[in-house]
Amino acid sequence: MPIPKEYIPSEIEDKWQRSWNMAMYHFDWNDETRPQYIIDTPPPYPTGNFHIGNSLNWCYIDFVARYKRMCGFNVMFPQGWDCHGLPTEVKVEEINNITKNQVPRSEFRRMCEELTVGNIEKMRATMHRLGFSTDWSNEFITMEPDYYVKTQRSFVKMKDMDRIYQSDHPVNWCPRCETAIAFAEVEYESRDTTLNFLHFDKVEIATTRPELLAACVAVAINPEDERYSKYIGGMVKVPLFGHEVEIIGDSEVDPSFGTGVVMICTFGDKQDVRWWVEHDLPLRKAIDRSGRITEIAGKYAGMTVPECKIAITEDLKKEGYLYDQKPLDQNVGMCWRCNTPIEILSERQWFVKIVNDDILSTAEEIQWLPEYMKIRLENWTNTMEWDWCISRQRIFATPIPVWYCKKCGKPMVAKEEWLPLDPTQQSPREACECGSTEFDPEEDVLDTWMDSSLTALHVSGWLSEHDLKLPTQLRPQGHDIIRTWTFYSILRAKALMNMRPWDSILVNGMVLGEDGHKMSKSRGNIIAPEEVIQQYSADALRQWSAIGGSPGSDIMFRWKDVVSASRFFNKMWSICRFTLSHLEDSLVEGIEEIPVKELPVIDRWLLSKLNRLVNSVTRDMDNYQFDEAYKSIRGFAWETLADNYIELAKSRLYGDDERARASARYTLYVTIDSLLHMLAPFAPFFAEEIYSHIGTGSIHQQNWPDVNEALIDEDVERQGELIKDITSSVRHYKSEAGIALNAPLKKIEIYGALNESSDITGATNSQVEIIEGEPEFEHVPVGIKPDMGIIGPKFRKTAGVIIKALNAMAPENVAEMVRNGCIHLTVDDQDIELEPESVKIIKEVRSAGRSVDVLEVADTLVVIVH
RNA sequence: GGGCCCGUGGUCUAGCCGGUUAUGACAUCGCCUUUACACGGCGGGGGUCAUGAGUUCGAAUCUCAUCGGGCCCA
Repeated sequence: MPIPKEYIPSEIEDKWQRSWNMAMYHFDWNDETRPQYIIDTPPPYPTGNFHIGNSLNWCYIDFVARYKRMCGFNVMFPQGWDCHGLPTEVKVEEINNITKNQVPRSEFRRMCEELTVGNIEKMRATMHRLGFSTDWSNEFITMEPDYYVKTQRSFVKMKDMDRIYQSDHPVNWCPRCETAIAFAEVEYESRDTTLNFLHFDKVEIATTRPELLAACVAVAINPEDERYSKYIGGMVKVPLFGHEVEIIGDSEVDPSFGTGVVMICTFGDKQDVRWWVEHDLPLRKAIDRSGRITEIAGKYAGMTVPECKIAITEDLKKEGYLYDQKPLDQNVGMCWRCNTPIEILSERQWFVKIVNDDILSTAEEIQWLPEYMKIRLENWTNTMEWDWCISRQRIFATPIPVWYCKKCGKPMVAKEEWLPLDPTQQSPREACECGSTEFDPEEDVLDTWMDSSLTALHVSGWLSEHDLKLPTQLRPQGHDIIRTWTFYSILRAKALMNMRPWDSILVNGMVLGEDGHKMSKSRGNIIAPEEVIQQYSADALRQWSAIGGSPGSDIMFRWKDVVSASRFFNKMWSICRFTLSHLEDSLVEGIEEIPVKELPVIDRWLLSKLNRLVNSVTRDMDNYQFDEAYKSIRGFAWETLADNYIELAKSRLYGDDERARASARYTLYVTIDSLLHMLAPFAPFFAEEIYSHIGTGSIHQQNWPDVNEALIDEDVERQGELIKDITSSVRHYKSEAGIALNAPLKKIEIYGALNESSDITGATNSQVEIIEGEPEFEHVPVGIKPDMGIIGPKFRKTAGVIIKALNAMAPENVAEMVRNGCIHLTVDDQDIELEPESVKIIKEVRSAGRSVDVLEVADTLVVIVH
C-alpha cells in the first residue's frame, strides 16, 4: 500500500489514538523476568486544564517510559491526581454561590468531588491526545478512599512512632483562608512599607508594625550597643497601651537598623518567634484567626490589621509618640494560594517532625539530574526551623482520624484497621480510657502534601496486595516544588520505610512564554497544548519538548520551534515515501538481506554512520539528554540520509543493475527501520504510521535497536566521506560556476585511492575517471599550520617562539623537511626537532596549462575538465 | 542580605575537567521547479564567546572582580 503524498498529522494521530490498545503499556506486577522501571509520576492538581508546563514534564516522562519499555524494562508510568485543596473549595463556593459553612461538610465535600471528577476527565483527554503511554491500570485519585486510607494509615503509623505530635506553636496563618499553612506555602513579595519611629519612655524604637503594639512583649537591643546597654534588664512602658515590658539584650539586633531598638511582638515575624522562644517571653495574641484585632487591644478590637494600623498610627501621632516615618522596602510573606499577607499565630496544630540529617543523607543516595538541583534541596533543608505543620482548617482534604474525649479531653487516634474514616461522620469503635464514649471529632484536616508525599510508596505497592517495589526508579518533576514535594516525599519514605523513594530524580525547567517570562494568566502569555496540537500536531509539540532545551533548564515556548518540528515530519514523511516507493515489491516478499561485504562503499558508509548514531542516541537516552538524542536523529535523517545518501544512491535505484538496486533498497530499509525505532519514543504517532507500512504489530512493542559494532568501519567511513565530499564539492563548483546541478560536466578526474565511482557518476551526472598516481599539476606549499595539540604540551614555555620561528620560515622549506621526515629549526641558539605531524602544510594546486579546474577534497585532487 | 543558575552572530542555543578555523536552529541574502520533499535543494553574509584583570606557551573554556538577567530563600 503506497503512502499518501501528503502528511496529514491530524488524521494520522486521530486514527492511532483511537486504535491503540492501551493495555500494551500496563505494568506487570508479577513479571519476574524483566527489571522493573517504576516512575513516580507527579499527580497534577485537577484544575481541568493540562497546561504546557505539564506537557513538557509529561513529554520527558513519556520519552523515558517508551524508551525503557523498548529496552526491555517492565515499565510503570502511572497517573495520579492530587485532588484535595483550597482552589477546588473556592471554585465550588463560586459556582454554587455559597460559602463552605452554609452546607453540611459531607455535602460540601461531595460538591468538590463532583467538580474534580469532571476536571480529571478533561485533563485525561489532553493526555490521550498528546499520545502519552500512561499505564491507566495504575491510576490513583487521592480523594478516593482507596488512596486516602493510605494517607490516614501513614498518619497513624507516624503518630505511633512519635514522628507526628500535636502542639501549641506559632504557625503561618492565612487570615483569608482561615487556615494554618506550611513554610513551603509562603511566598515573599517586595512591598513598600513605612518604618515608624516611636518614643517609648526610655528608648526610641523603630517598627513597621505599630498595629501590634498591644502584642508587644519585650524590647530588644544589642548588648554591644553602648547607647542602650545600660537599660538591659529594665522595664519600659508601651505607648497607648501602658503595659510594662522587659528590655532584653540580644546580639541578633542590628544596631544600625532604625534606632537600634526593636520591639518584640507575638508575632510580627519569624525573628519574633525566635526571640520569644529563646527569652521565654509571654504570649499576647493581638490578631485572631480571621485577621481581626483582639480584645487586648482595647478600643481597636475588631478592626482588620490595615484598619488598625491606620488608627494606631493616627493616635500615636496625636499623642506625640510618633516622631518620624521613613519608607522601607520590605519582603512580606503571602499565602501562595490567595496572595493575602500571612500572620504568625500561635495555635494548637499537628506537626510532623523534621529530621534534617535523614533528608540530607537520603538525598545523597539519589541520582540528581541535573546534579545542582540537589543543592537547592540541601539549602532548603538547612534553613528549616520549625517542624512541618500538617493540620489545615479546611474541608476538602483527608480527615485527621482523631477524636477528643468529651469527658477527659484525651485524644483518641483511630486504629489502622478502622480506616478509612471521617471522624466528623463516624465515632470511635472503643471507649476512652476514662470510660466515656462521648467524643468530639477533630475537624482539622491534613495538608494536601500529606497525600501527595506518599505517591512513591503508593505506586510501588505499599499497603496493597502486591509486593513492595520500593525504591521506584524515577521521580520526574519541576524545580519549583523541590522544597515541597521532593522534600516531603523523601521525609515520608524515610520515616515510613527507612528507604529512599527513588533511584533518580529528573528535574525539569519551567516553561516560559514567548516573552521570556513564566507563563501566567495575568501576563496573558499562556499557550494551551490543544492549540498547538490543533494547528500543528502532538508529535510536533513533543518534538519542541525534546529539543527546546536540555532537561533542568527553563525552556521558552516558541511557535517557530513547533513549525520547525512539523517541517521535520514533512521531510521525514517524504524520505519514507521515497523509500517505500522503491521497497514496495520487496516488502511483500521480504527484504533480501545482503552481506555487508557485498554492499557498495556508500551503503556501508551509511550503515556505519547509522550504527554510530544508534550508539550515541542510546547513550543520550540513558542520560536523559533528549535534546542531544533528538538533534542527532534529526541531523542524520536530514543531512546524512536525505541530502547525501539518497542523492548518491538514486542512480542505482533508478538504474538497471538489479544487484546495485537491491543493495540500495536493503540499506534504505535497514536505515528507515532503525530511525523509526529511535523516533518512536518522541513521535509515537508518526513512527507508528510509517512502521505500519514496513513492519508488523505496534512499533511501541518492538525492541530498541542494537548497535552492530561489526558495521562500524573507519576505513569505509573515510572512503564514503570522500565520495560524499567529492560529490558535494562538485555541486559547490557547479553552483559557483552557475551551472545547473544536473547538467553534465565533460569529465571528472579523481586522483587518489578510491575503489568506486559509480555513485559519483550518478550524482554528478558526469563521466568520472579514477586515476592512480600523482597528478601532473604543480603542488605549491603556500602556508603552514602548526598543530598546537602536539607542539604545546611538548615544548610548553618555548612553544610560543617555536610557532613564531615556524611561521617565519618559507613554507616550501618546511614542506621539504616534512617530506624528509623531520623538521629542524633553531630557536634561541637551540636546535629543535619536530615530527612531521606537528605541522600541516597548506598547498595550492596550479594547473599546468590545461583548461581545467582543480578541487581539493581532503588529500584527493578532483579535476574538472570543461 | 545569602544561595543556585546563566550572559556565545538579529534571536535562541551547543561547546565549558584549556589546544588556535566556535556548533546548530530560526531569521536574512543569492541561485535552482533536478522522476521523495519549494513545509524543498544548493550556496553566501553575519560573532574581538557581557566587561576588566589574573593563571598559562595557549582561555569561550580555569580564578577573581565588575556589570546584567533569572530562580530559590532570609
